[in-house]
Amino acid sequence: MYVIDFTKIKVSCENCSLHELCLPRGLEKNELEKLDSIVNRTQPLHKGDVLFRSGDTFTNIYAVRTGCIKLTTSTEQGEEQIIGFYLPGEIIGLDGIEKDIHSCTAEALDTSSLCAIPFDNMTTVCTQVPSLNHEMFRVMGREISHENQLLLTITKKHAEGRIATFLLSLSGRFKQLGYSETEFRLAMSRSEVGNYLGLTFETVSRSMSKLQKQGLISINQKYITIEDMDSLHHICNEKDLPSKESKTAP
Amino acid sequence: MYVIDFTKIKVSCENCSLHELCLPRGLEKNELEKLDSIVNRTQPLHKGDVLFRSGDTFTNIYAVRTGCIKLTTSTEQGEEQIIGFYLPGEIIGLDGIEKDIHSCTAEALDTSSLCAIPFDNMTTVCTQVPSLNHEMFRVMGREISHENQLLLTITKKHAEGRIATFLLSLSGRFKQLGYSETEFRLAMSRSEVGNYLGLTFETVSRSMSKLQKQGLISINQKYITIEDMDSLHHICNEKDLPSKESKTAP
DNA sequence: CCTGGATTTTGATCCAGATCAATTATTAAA
DNA sequence: TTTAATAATTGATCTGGATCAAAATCCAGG
Repeated sequence: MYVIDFTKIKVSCENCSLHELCLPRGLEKNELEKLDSIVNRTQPLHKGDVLFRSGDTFTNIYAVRTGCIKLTTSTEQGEEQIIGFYLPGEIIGLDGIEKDIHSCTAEALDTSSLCAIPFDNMTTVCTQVPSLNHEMFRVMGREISHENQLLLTITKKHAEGRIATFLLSLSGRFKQLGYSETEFRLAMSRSEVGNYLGLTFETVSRSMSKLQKQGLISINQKYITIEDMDSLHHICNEKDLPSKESKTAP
Repeated sequence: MYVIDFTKIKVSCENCSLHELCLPRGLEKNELEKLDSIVNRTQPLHKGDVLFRSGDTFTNIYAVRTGCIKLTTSTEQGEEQIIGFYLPGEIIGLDGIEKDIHSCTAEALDTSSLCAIPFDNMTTVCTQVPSLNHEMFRVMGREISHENQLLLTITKKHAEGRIATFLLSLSGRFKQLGYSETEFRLAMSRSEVGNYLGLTFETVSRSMSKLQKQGLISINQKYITIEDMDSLHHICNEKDLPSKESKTAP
């Protein structure tokens, strides 16, 4: 366990270890500098702090630098639905682009630092730097794919499969960040996992216990160890829900 | 019932009745002309025709001009999940932007005509026409919002609420298109509605019958008449699923 | 007009996960 | 350290919608 003091790190897009996650296809040095010039590094948020709320005027998109942010929408009755958990290198705030008003609320699950990028400035830079513009399209495309994936998970998988899929998604993202892909801490509560996956927290707890009994994971409070990655993958893909569409001709 | 012969209509973005749906904030005349210059009007698709398949190389995005297109993703086992039904004025193909490969399959549910817009050319024009670029961001933002909405519907509403929400969504979009908001034809089967909403076709059929018995809608095969818009709205919003998060302090 | 397959409706059961409930950790405040 | 509030686990029921089944309706092709 070592701790990084982020306040001491010289931050700029160019030397940011995350820029290949923020901007998967990369940019030239001078392009990065242009982007860098409009980025604001904000004060860190603490657990529970809200970055923006549904209904707020949209001005910035944000890149998560450290920590974990949850995004939620809600029904007219105020029922919350978690849309995603965002880790370093991931971008939030795109929900405000359509109507210049945020439709989601962003809340820190851990102490988190972010880069704020004023969207208007960003689009201006985009017109000068076509590759950045294309990157922005890709970032938005990624968001769409993520939601497609979530939809698929929720409608087609049983509780255990949803949990397994969720854990593997986190695992893969931690790996990308250079952390362990087999041991990590869940920044979110069981109840938040449940909300995200369309389950109750009891079902989340039970499913996780079951995975542990099967020897696929170990649970120590918020800490998860993946003991059998292959079997976990197997559970994700087996055990589908409904289907019906037996279109396969005779 | 009157029929429009679309082959006789002079088509261009400028005089297209849909351009304020395609491009909600509008563009100047000369900007529209630039866009128009790269748009290809394709041969109409017939029911069952596939426009692109998951895995295909991404080259175009498409604006639906007439008809109805369904977009699907699938699990590794080939289980289909319908992501959306797209009506005139709506844009499909954005799923290919992230990886230059389509992650969805697009299939016509009716005879449908489309405008194909080569994405590379589009982005080039975008760098010259910032307002078009912004429009593109908005279009992608709209897609993200649509999926958020769907997620909310599926995780928070019971069968009847999902159906009611679905019917009202169609109703609203038909209205926007200048058609009746109370009488319309479902281009999709019960089974497709079910797939989209995370229900079986039996449950779709039963829920629709129930709404009919309550006098909220009338069903005549594929044709739906909304008899009581208010009550239908009410059903959408009442009757939420789980929740738990009783965060409301005492 | 008839015929066979597909779609839809409706009924009867079943079950995964919700709901209700009680117990144990864990964390925060006093 | 005690006390209270919150989160997590586990057990016991209940239920909405899935599954199984059968009949009715629709429709394309011959």
